[in-house]
Amino acid sequence: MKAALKKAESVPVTGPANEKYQRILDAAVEVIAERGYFCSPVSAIAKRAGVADGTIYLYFKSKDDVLRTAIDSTFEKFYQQVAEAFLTLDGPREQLEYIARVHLESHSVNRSMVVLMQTEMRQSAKFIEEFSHHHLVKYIQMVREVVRRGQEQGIFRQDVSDGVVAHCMFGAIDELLSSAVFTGREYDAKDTAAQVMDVLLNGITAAASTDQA
Amino acid sequence: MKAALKKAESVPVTGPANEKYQRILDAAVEVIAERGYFCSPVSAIAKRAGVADGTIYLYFKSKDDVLRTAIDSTFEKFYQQVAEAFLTLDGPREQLEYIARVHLESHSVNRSMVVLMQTEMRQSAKFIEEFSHHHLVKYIQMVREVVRRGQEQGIFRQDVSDGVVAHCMFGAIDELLSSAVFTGREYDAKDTAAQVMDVLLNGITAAASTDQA
DNA sequence: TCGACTACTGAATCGAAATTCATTGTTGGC
DNA sequence: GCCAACAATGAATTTCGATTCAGTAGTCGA
Repeated sequence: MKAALKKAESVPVTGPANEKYQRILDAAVEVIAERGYFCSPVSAIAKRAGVADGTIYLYFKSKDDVLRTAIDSTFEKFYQQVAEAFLTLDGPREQLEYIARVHLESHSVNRSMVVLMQTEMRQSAKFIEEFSHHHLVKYIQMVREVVRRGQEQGIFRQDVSDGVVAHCMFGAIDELLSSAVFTGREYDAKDTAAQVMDVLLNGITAAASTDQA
Repeated sequence: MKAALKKAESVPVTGPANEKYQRILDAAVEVIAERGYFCSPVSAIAKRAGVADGTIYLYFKSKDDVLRTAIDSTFEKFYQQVAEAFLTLDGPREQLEYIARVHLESHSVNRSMVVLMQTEMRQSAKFIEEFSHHHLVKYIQMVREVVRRGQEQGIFRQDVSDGVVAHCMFGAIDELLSSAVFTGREYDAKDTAAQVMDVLLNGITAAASTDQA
């Protein structure tokens, strides 16, 4: 009875609320970003987090569970941020520009996480493949819908596929991010986003605007 | 003396000319594309190539030497093809379109190799990082120079950086390729390349053309 | 047919690392 | 101070896989 009272069933001690849980996640992201998933022994992650090897298994099922969790939660935050911003941004151009900026700014928010996304998410290890693919599809869908809306409103050209445009936008931004991260080059996210979107939006703007001028 | 005569110094038996050398390379590309570098035991590559595990070490220094060699030779072929084509293509627009088409067509030339490029080349394992980065830089340089020439000739806008344009183009194409490969979707390389380059070239075309119309 | 010679083989070696679990240390109630 | 209860530890276990190397088999010249 006493034991039952003590244990608050709803908040597991080794859950996300525990500070160590976060420490482990952060350490894993750092170490894996530096050395790659397969070259990062659990012992190295444990050391960085300041816990014993075995402790990691109190908080996570396995090594890949740690990676999965880290990636999932990052995407969740991204989608929430975008969804929230869309409440007050309703032009397709503005929405695309917003996504581009947030994507490019991730660099300064958490560089290690960006490295990890650029490298590990593409790996063909089965456990990564499935769920990371799912996240990318969701991102592309989001962009695609905005593009389609722009086309319906006559703001964007209708003779290029929304899917092609969405992939182009994602690919272009991701490559810029990637190259910046790997060369260690600093850049102004706002300015770079502006240039990319200038080219892209200029490329997909409906011809009508030319006539109107 | 006899021995010296027999051994033709210039053509090592276990060199690239040997048929087994190619078989091993091809098998490695296939297996690694399917399972990822770190989940591909040498024994699996050997089996696919129809040789014993140890034989691989007669032809290559190590497991990563096999991967490195495969990637290097693919890039070499690509650069040669482009260099050759540039001899007869001199407009910046046409040159960019050509690069885009070859890049997107690689899908049908050797699907496994494309998968491998998309996954393994991004890995942060040190031995891959260095040399794959070098290849990407070379690709970007090539595009960049074409863009700069276009800008000098007044064909392209000068208010966006050639670097940004080059990365956008590479990223956009690579992402389209990547998504096609991973979803298993078939597509018409020529048509897709045309759409991408239509958007991009339209986006970077010097404003002058609008006035002229 | 015999004897080098050498490509080839694949079982044995060796190290690395994921996961487990017996043990230790800490905490909160009495 | 004493005693659960339980988080945390890290050495031991166990599996896997890169690389090696002692032995096999085929070839060629005599």
